[in-house]
Amino acid sequence: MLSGKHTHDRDLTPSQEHYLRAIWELRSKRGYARLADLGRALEVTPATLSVGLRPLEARGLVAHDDQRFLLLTPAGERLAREVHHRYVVLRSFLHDVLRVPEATAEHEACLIEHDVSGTTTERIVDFLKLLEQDRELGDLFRARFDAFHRSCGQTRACTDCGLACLTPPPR
Amino acid sequence: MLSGKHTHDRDLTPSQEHYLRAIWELRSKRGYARLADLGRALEVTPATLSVGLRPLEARGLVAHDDQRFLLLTPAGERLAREVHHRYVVLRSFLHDVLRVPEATAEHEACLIEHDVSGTTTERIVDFLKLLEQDRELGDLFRARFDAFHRSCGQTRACTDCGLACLTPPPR
DNA sequence: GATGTTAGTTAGGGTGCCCTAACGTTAGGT
DNA sequence: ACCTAACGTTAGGGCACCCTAACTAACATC
Repeated sequence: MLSGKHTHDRDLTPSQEHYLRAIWELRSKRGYARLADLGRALEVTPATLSVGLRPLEARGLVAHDDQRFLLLTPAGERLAREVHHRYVVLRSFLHDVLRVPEATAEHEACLIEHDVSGTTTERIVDFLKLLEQDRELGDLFRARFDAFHRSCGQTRACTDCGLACLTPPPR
Repeated sequence: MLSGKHTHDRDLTPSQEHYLRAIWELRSKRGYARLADLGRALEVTPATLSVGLRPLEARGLVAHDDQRFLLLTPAGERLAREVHHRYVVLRSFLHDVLRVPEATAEHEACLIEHDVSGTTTERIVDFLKLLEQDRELGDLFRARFDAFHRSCGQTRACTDCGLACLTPPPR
């Protein structure tokens, strides 16, 4: 039924995935990434990263320069790009489709990126591509969703719109 | 940029939310919930729950019978229903719209339910309601999404469909 | 060459969340 | 009355993740 334990069934922990993505994004943007840069980007102390990157180095995903600039091995880069891909897809869906405010979308995408499977990610990609490629459907959807949101969603007042299970709990 | 730390900005931890939801669901389904029942449902040992429920009791969200049957206070039930609502909405979206297999949808909804904001949840509710109430849009969407999925999504082969940022990373 | 900044490390501490092992209490089955 | 099973608790341990404090190493600047 619930089958909990909050286990992510990837072989990297959420933080490790986050570290990989941040290294990749920093290197893409500035060309380099040192431990301190990473710390500033992730709002985490260098001490945390110094220890936290160790398993990634041990597994041959992250390495460093003679000057201690961080490097991604091919395997590390592949994983980093996967995480980044999940992040971008989620952020785009939340912001561009659901119209969640940008800051919220980015924040939640950061959290959710570690939980969604490849399958789910690809379904969302399909969804985004469909809306983009099929102008008729895309325009119709955006117009109707917009109108619907204005008439119903904003106030959360429609407690009995018809969908019993989806009715928000009473305040 | 990233602003990480994986902090959920609710005042309950993910596990605590999970416990509340499970109590509520067990009580809805069987009329009662003991600690051991909860443990079986959540796949967690009684020892974990015995300690883990303490903060919820201290905060007046969970209580127990003279027979040690677990009870939700009004405040606890309100929170439990909120978590359940997020869960149901996510599961429905993943399964009914994105067509993610049911087991996957349930598993991921369990994880994501602790990360999505109320705003995002309500946007998804709007989305689901819109598809249900607007037959024209709903039917069109389902037909096109289905066709699109068959032609493009299944193999993940469409690496250069046009959406640069959404292209899955190379294998 | 002393000074101060920046980078990275180690040591020690704390929280969340889970486990096993050992123990008491309560309720049936015979 | 006795044994067993099921329930719940405590004690002790472990992992993931973060912190502060106290170093060392490299560096520019005066």
